Parts: sequence; structure tokens; C-alpha cells
Amino acid sequence: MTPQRMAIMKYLDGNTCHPSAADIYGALRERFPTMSLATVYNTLEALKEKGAVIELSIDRGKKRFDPNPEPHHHLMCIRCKAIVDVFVDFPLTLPDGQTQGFEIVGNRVDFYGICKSCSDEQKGTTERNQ
Amino acid sequence: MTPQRMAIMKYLDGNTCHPSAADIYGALRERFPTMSLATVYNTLEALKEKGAVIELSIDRGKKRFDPNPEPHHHLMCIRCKAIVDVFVDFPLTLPDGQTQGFEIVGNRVDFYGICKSCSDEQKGTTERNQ
DNA sequence: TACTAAGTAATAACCATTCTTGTCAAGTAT
DNA sequence: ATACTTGACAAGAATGGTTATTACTTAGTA
Repeated sequence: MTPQRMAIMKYLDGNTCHPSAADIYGALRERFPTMSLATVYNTLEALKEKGAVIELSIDRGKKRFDPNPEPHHHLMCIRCKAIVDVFVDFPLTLPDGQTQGFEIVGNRVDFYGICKSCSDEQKGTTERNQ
Repeated sequence: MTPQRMAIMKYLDGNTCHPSAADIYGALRERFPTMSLATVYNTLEALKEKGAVIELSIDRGKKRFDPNPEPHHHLMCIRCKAIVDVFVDFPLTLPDGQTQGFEIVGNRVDFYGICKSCSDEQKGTTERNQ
């Protein structure tokens, strides 16, 4: 267990911002100036295999990581890409006629919306423009 | 309306394979050797703005396009990335306490599984290995 | 010490996507 | 009808996120 790896794990522990690899890299490079982005990816991959983090694909073009192992869904702001957790359990089972021969192994529910601060910003802009 | 654009639209019409931009490009380049991948992207973007196609983010790292305007969900094979449509309506509303100030604008339900042909392949392999 | 294995950093490579720019066609004014 | 303007378009270049490769370092071990 190297200092870099420990720092990444500590940064993730309890983090609810669902950071990307670049976010983590950016947050830790000050304390670990020699750490490379590849190390972050490697560590995240290792943590993912251990089940310590979950890789989210809610944000196209960027992997986001979630250290919360409890099953839950996500809500993403379409403006600022902030992601928050949603702890509501939806009963989602497909009727046999709809599985089309697939063996279902999981599902995912994502909500999209506009977060408070983005919504406030827009209001401010609108007011200024009037 | 250029021939390329018409060909892309025709290829998509009635297509239930949820092709990626590269899929479309690969399918049409023989008939339109001078067409570029960027043209496919441009056309898909234009069609998306018109509401003629929907962009799926079920497949990380690749945009997939769906010409079916009817609201529905998707089921993807985690092996071969095949995507099929799921026409089941789930009532998904977040209780006020869970929206965290977000103005919800949409949601998405994706199912993941292993399709019949991938499942059969695996069985064959297992048998051979025994 | 020498050997091994794991971890790291740096860089290059890769792929999907987006940006930029030159070209062409249609419309408009002279 | 001709020159000018505008806008759409395709092609190639560029970008950004991610992965692969390589060599170096460190720790553990015989």
C-alpha cells in the first residue's frame, strides 16, 4: 500500500461528489506532485475490482466514481454535471415477455434535472437581462 | 438535403439495432466512399435536434442512436453491447425529500444482462472446456 | 547480494467526438 | 446575367478521456 494509493482511498472515503479520475488527480497532485493520472486510473480500477468503488456511466464522456457500496440511484444536473445520490427503491422487474431471451443481471435508474445553484444562476441571468 | 444525409436517414429509419456513429459510417462508406465520419456526427446531431433520433448513453464510450421516438427503455447485453428496446412503463417519481433542490427534467431506466447468443456461446465454451 | 513481484511515472497510443476551415450552392442585389 | 453574400456541408485536424507500454523504484525473500 503506497502513499499515493492511500491518499486516493482516503479522498474517496465518504466523498459524495462522485469525482472523475481527473478530479481526484487534480485534488491530490498538490500533495503528490509526482503522481500521474495513470496511477489514479490504476488505483480506481483496483478498487473497482475489489468492489470498493462503483464506476458510474451516468456522465457520458467521463467516468465518475462512487465509493458508496449501498445500492442506490443517481440524479445528475444536466448543466454542471453534479451527481447526487438517490435512496429510493424502485421495484423494477421485467415481465418474461419483455426480456427477449436476456438473462437480466442488473438495472440502473438515473434522474436528470437542474440543481438549485444552476437554477438560481439562470434566474439571476434572466433578471439581469431584463 | 444531400445524398449522404438521405442515406443516413434511410439507414436509421426502422433500424432497431441502436447503431453508433461508427456503425452507420461503416455501413454506408461503401456506397459513399467520400463521406466522412464527421458528416455522420453532424447529421445525427441535426436529427437529434429535430427530435428524429434519440442519443443513448447506455453504452459508455460510445454514443448510440435510436430512431424510435416512442418513449421506452433499453436492455443492453454486457458482452456484445447489443441493445434492445423495452416497452414497459415504470412509474418513477422521486418523493420531494429526495430531489435535493433539483428540478427533475427526466429519467432513464436501463437494464443490463446477457443476451441469448452470448449465453449460448458461453455454454458451448464451458462444455468444450470440461 | 540477487531475484522477484508489485507499484509507479512518464509517455505514447487509441478511440470517440468535436472543431475548424475551405468549398460549394442558393439566394440577392446590382 | 454577374458579382456578392450567406449558410450548409464535408474533410481533415485537433481535442479529451482513457488505456497500454515501458522503464524505474521499492519491498520482500531466498
